[in-house]
Amino acid sequence: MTTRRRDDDSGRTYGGESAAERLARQRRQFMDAGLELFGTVGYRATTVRMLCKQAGLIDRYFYKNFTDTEALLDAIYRESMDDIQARVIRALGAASPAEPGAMIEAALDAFFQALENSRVARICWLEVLGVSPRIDAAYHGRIQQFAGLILTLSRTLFPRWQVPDDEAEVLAIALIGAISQSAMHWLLTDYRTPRPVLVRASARVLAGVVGLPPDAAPR
Amino acid sequence: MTTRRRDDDSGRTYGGESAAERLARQRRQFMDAGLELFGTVGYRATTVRMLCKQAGLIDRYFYKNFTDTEALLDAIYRESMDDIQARVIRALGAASPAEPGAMIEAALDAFFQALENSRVARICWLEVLGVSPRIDAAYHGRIQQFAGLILTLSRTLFPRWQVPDDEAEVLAIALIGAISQSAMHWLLTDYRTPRPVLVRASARVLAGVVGLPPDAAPR
DNA sequence: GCTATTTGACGACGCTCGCCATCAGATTGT
DNA sequence: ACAATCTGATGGCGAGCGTCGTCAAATAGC
Repeated sequence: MTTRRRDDDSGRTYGGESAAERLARQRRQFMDAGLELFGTVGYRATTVRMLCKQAGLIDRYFYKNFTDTEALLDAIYRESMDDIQARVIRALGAASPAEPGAMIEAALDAFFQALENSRVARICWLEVLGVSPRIDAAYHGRIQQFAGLILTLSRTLFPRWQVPDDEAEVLAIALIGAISQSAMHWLLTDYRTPRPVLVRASARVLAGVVGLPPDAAPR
Repeated sequence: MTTRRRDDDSGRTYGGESAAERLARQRRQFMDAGLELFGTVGYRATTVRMLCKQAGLIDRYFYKNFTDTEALLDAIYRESMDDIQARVIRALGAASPAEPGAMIEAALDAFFQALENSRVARICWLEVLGVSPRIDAAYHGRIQQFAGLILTLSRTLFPRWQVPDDEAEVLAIALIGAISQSAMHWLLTDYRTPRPVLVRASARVLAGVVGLPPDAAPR
């Protein structure tokens, strides 16, 4: 009975921070370190020691927050994709539903703008691939989530668009792939192509698939 | 002057094989072993020891043929992609240029049929990504090569298709991405979707981008 | 038949990795 | 002031890696 209560919010304040605050701060430091290292030297070339040096912490606090580097990658991937997705949805909400072309353009522009952070782009489009079954599942799930978003959006924006369900599902995946590959190519060629060109080309693919006349596409 | 001539085709015959034949056979054995292991357990989980056991050879002959596992992956990737590309081109040549829709369908069917080899598909679409700058460059170069093929094909098959060059380049990349992502999704969902559905959806994307009326698309 | 080469089996090296233990100094609650 | 806790630094442990060397058995040229 000498232990007061240690299990729930165990730990005292230190350096003006509660135990939970310290944990959260350490977690953020490792997230930032992972974003930097995974996004530059790459995931497989990054070690726990490097992450600790980058974060300015020691490995004990790494293992307090993550089981291994894979868990850190997973967390960074989810956070980054959540952020990108939020930006796209925000852009969608700000556009007028009366003009589908403008809506698509706004969403695509927000998307490619988010990708101009090369670390995020590299992690979410290159580094996560082929790491492990767990990460693959996270990636695959995210693709399908995005595809579902595109699918319902297309069905509501273009009710006259009629294709069988199984084919529509593949089409949504294909659209994701088209935009993804453009983004990847953009990243691998050091953002040489101006962003509006990317947006216009992606909009054309989208319009072509949903059967919109080319004139309805922006520009 | 005691050495006869040893540098060019040095080595004698052994087991009924010349030195060059042995080297080629060993190389093939390692290529097959790599195809099997990279395509099942994955590239990063594969070690030189595993490759040797799978090939039924010892490491000395591995290093005679490849500098490291990365070089083996590179060779396998190039060979596999060459094979896929050859199948697609063969299908294109066998189809009638008078019916662009049928040509596209034949090419896509050959492509997805080749991808039914899951080891090849996994290596070329998952394992090669994010390995190293060298492999990334090989991947990127192959994508651009394929995009160039699509671009010239589109320009010749549909001369009335008019888009600016910079946008057309992105569109070709996007088309590759659309098909790639469909293929990847197919692989990751254990080939659940029937192949014709994949072909039809991909054809629709292609037709949509080059401005073909939906009726001209197959089916 | 004798010598040189090739082959497979096996072990050892140097290195780096993830992970864990220790220990002195800093900070906190009483 | 003092005991308890937290922190950073350091080093070690076992495992896995690529790579190299050794050695007996198999094969080929003379």
